[in-house]
Amino acid sequence: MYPLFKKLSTALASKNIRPSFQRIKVLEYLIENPCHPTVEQIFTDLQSIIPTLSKTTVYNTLNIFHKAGLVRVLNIEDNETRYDIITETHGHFKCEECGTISNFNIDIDSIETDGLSGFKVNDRNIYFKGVCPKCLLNIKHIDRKEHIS
Amino acid sequence: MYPLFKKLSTALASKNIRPSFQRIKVLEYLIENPCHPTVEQIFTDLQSIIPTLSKTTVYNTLNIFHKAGLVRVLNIEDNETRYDIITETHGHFKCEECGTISNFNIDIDSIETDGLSGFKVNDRNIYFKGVCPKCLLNIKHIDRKEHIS
DNA sequence: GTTTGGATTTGTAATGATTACTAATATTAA
DNA sequence: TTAATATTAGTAATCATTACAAATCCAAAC
Repeated sequence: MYPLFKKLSTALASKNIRPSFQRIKVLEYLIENPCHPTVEQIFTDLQSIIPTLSKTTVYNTLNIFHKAGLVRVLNIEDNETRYDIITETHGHFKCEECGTISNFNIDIDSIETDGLSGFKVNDRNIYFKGVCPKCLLNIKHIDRKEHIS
Repeated sequence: MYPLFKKLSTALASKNIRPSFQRIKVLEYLIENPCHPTVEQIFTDLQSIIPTLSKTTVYNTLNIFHKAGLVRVLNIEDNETRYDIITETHGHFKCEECGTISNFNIDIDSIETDGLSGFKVNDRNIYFKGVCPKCLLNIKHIDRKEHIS
């Protein structure tokens, strides 16, 4: 039994989630791939390890993890829900050109808000959209070429 | 011709959107209903004014408005995209009990971020989740009742 | 070790939001 | 008025997600 496996198993148990093989593998995947994967990505990649895996199981597992506060659900864009292991609070940036989602640091708790007195806040999400440096470079190149021709 | 109609018409024209009757009515609806409606709500309510209205038209119109920067798309929860007329930047709070989405003031531009140098930011979104004061009251009542019984 | 009951997983069918597509309609310019 | 173009309507298709039921697994009791 690998030490990581054991560690993840107890982590799940401490949240009252029975540590089945599938659940541990999904958790492991999320930790090793903090790139905000979709259900499709998780399912496809884990199929090589668990050939009998069902997509329903991935959905079920992620919903359980979400309820237990283990993962954050990202709904930046429609029709692609993404999942993120909850570590420290950070913001998400989605590049509108290449679609990549990257993290940035932000002290969410320090944000001053007006109009939330009496509200119980459980979850704070921040996401920005725009163009990442890589794509900005490409766009500039294209612009220059178009200018020359 | 009502003055508002004329005003909305020129507003659309200034964004290079041809001011059809349907588009003006959708815009008018969004302005009069800043309650983050879903496509379903917009469609149902406008049907009484435009009986021949198609849901596809509502989708098309909202997508056009979005591209023109007239509306903000809210994807707080999966499977319910909501639309919000863009006025000033504000945060959104979704009550996990009753589902209501309310606004709160926030100076998004003043937020300090680390890790976004070189990024071109076009859109900033903040949403919190939790329980609104109304539902907090109800939950407390239920708790008390359960405690007594 | 076997049995039993409950939890988990699987796979298929259903749901529901969104998009694709095409014919009909409306609008603009000539 | 006519022709060209944009918009709308309506249906069919797509795709992510959920519902459901049967199969499987697992842990505790015997």
